[in-house]
This record gives sequence, structure tokens and C-alpha cells, in this order.
Amino acid sequence: MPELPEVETVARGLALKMEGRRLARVTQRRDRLRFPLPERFAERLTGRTVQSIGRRAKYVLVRLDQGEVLLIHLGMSGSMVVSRAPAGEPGKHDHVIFETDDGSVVTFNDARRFGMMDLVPEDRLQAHPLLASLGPEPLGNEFSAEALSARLAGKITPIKAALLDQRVVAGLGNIYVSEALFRAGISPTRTAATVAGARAERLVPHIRDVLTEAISAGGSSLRDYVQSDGELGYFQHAFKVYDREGHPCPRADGAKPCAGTIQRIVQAGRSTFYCSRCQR
DNA sequence: CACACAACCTGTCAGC
DNA sequence: TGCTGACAGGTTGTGT
Repeated sequence: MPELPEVETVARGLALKMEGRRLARVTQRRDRLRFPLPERFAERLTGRTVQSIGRRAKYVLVRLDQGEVLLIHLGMSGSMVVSRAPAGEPGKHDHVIFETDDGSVVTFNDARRFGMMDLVPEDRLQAHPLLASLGPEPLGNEFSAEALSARLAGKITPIKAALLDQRVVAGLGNIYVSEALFRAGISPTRTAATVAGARAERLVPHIRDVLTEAISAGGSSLRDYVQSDGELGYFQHAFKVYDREGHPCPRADGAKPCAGTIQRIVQAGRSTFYCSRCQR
């Protein structure tokens, strides 16, 4: 589920509930998610104070006292559900439950268990195997047309696959890659290295815009995203192409609509949606 | 090194 | 109402 905008929304929501709070109780209901949880995980978290909560790529970073960081990835189906103590019986896919000293209950639910958590010393965060080779933040200052084309240079893989590679740019997922390429009028099948110069100049602002719009809309969801404040915030983001196979292309050049139809193709085993008429 | 593909695990939906 | 197969927002590991 979660791409950068959803993770950003979750991080902001968790910050509201957890920053400055002490973790009065942490319950761990499984040994492992995608990876084994650290030794004595719940025990090491209990009693700690949450200093701040941020995001890097699709990871939530919970900075704790004593110089440690709780690293969280939501995988495909993970969500954070906020409620109030006393919480009811945990569900089958509720894997880790955090209770703050002021009575908030944050439940990590993840049916597919592609998510992960780790507890790492702050000074070794950058070197963490999952973070070390991440590319630039698409909303950060380091992400520019030059930076993007430098990372695409020499790649003969399709631009769609390249943009999903977190080493190229960190945080894009399957939905927003399709959406950004549509906005930029670039075909997902185009050889990555040819996205340079004017094409890269065009693509970068579209990537920023689509992510920024999704964040301001509170993250988007197809079905199971739960806003971190616990309200079921099923926001139907206005996707132009994603999951819209067979619909008319929404692009209008002035008064003239594009006559194309949205296609679904499979690249590297994943669906891509685009208009072959106006994306080149 | 670059790339394609399978694997991880569960739920949902379309079709029979 | 089953049952089966395809597919789902991500990432890692393996093989070529």
C-alpha cells in the first residue's frame, strides 16, 4: 500500500500522538515480520521516550532517547491504527502494539507481513543495510534533473523500472511512477538513460508535484490504508492513469482531448498504466 | 554491475 | 456456495 505520501502521512500522524511521550507498554505478538524482530524488542522499547518521528524514503524513523531509532517499514499491507486505552482484543494481523503514557494505543497491523521493524543506534542509521544505498529524497534539494539523469545514465532498463529502483530515487512506488510519467508525457517503456536533458527537466517537477499533492490530500488509498489518527481516511486520490485500464486518456491539450485509451502493461512483473498516444 | 524473475504471505475478486 | 487463479501499494535474493 504505502508509497512516500502515505508513509509521510503516517509519520505525521504518529508524531502528533507519540512525540514527547513515554512508551508505557509495548507488546510484540510475533517473532518476525519480513525479518526477525531484534532480540528483546518489546523490552528494549518499553519505558523509552519518543523524541521525534520522521521519514526516509518509505521508512518511518522513530527517534528515541538514549540515541536509538526505531525503523519501521509498512511493506505492502502495513498500517498504523491509533486508538485509546483500554484497547480491545488484538486482531490476527496486529503484530506490535505501542501504548503511550497518556493512553494512546498504536497498533501495527500487517496482513502480508512484508513490513519490518528494527532498532538501531542513531549513529549507525545511515549505514543500516536497508538505508545505505537509498537514492535522494524526491522532495529534497538534492533531487534535480541533473541528479536524476546522472543516476539513469547507462541504464537500458525501462524508465518505469528505473524509477521504482530506490537507489535512483527513494520513495516512489508503483502508483506514483505511473502517475508521474503520465504527467510528464514520458512512456514507461522508454529506455531509462534517454530520460535526460529536457525530459528529465520535465519529469522532476512532475514527480515532486504528484507526491506533494498526494501528501496534502492526506495520502491515498485503494482499500486498506488507515490514517494514523485512527479515522478511516479512505481518500480516493484522483489517479489519472493508475488502475484505469480502458478509460479514455484524461489529457486535454487546450480544448482538444487526447484520443488515446489507458493501457495496462506488465513490466518487471508489475502493472504499468499509461497512454501510448501521448506518452512518448 | 545490470537486469529479470522468484520469493516472501495473505486477502480479495472475477469467473466457473 | 465453493473452488481456482490472478492480482495487490514493496523489497530482497538468486541466477544469467
